[in-house]
Amino acid sequence: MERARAGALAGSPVHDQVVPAGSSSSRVIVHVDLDCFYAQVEMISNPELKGKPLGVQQKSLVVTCNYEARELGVKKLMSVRDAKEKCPQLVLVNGEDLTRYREISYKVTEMVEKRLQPLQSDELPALTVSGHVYNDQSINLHDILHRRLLVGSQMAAEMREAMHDRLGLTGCAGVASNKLLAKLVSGVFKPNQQTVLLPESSQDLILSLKHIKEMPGIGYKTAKRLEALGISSVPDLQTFPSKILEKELGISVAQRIQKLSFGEDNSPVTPSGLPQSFSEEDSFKKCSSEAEAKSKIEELLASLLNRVRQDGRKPHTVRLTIRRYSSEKHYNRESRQCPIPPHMIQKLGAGSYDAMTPMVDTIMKLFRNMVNVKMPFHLTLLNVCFCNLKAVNTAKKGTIDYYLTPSLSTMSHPGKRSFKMKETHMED
DNA sequence: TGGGGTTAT
DNA sequence: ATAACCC
Repeated sequence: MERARAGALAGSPVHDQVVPAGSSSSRVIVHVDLDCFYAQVEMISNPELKGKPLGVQQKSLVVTCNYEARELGVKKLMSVRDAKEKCPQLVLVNGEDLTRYREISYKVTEMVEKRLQPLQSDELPALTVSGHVYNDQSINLHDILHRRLLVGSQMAAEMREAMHDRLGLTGCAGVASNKLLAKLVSGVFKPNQQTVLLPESSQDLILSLKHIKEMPGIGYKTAKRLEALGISSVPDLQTFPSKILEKELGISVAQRIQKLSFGEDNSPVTPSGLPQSFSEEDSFKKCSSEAEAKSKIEELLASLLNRVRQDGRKPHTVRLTIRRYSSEKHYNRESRQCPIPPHMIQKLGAGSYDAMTPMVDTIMKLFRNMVNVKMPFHLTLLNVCFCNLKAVNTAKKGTIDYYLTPSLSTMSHPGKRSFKMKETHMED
């Protein structure tokens, strides 16, 4: 049996994929979702907050809240005003600085990685289920698929227990035969519980969705386009003529989401490893002068330089993103990017401020490329992003070492990263 | 409506 | 560079 996982950054799920050695026909996927992660981190930082209704605030929004607050009617992404109205006792903490969330998030990722050690044969779990079974379906121990899913439920329990013991974090888990179903079933019993889906109940699970927007992979835009076609429920999507759907959405999206509507999803668990980009952003009511923009960019850049220095890799591209004020447009962001000049890349690691001034200058060029500063403008967001991260070039190009260093010889294919999988054999 | 992040085109 | 998705 072979296991791989996808890493967790703030708010992201942890996946653990269990596949039979040398086969890909049947998988067991464990999806772990932390409960209101930011609120949990805040309660760890300040234990006095435990037991009280707590909301995490960014600007005028309560982005998430603990379960005490939810019981009193507070919802994720509710405005501070509505939340206070619903729940006057609500305690709010500011969550705009993500540093502590990132720190704990990295610990989770590290932990999951360490837990990928092969299971020893003397610690094989007993063949019983851990947690809930979706629909209370009865287990058939003669069914090989059932047996393998039970092993998955044991692994999920073990991961959740380790996360609680070592980091004090609680979360839900779902165990199923693919990522879609594992994610959907993880939310059936909340908070801090886990559920396994046996294959016979797959249809019940997806038919329990009241609207296609609840299907992971169908977002705001796609849902709107589907609604225009008269598709709003899962059965609507299942029975809609494939050819017409393909013409409307393109063959790729059409085929993928129609398979999703049947609970089918063959997408692999992709190990995410280290982040591929770092960005810092701030939103505000109004920014309408170049000087104002420059000072905001300097702030964002200072934090970014620290993060990049800690990471150790060097970014080779900078991107500036803005949002212009507009009353209607839901999605409205523009960006400009450019390569970072090699002499600036070198200065990035030193911890000096040498990198600051020239970098601000190149970002301000991007700014003026997007915004005509001679005309009035009104911005509501600035984001600076470092991407195209490459490992530090320790070996000199053109030397034997360069070609003998694996991380360098593959550097020209940044999209491709390979991972060693740990392997261990288990009997069913 | 926030402060991130990824992938596909 | 944009658009869509995720939390």
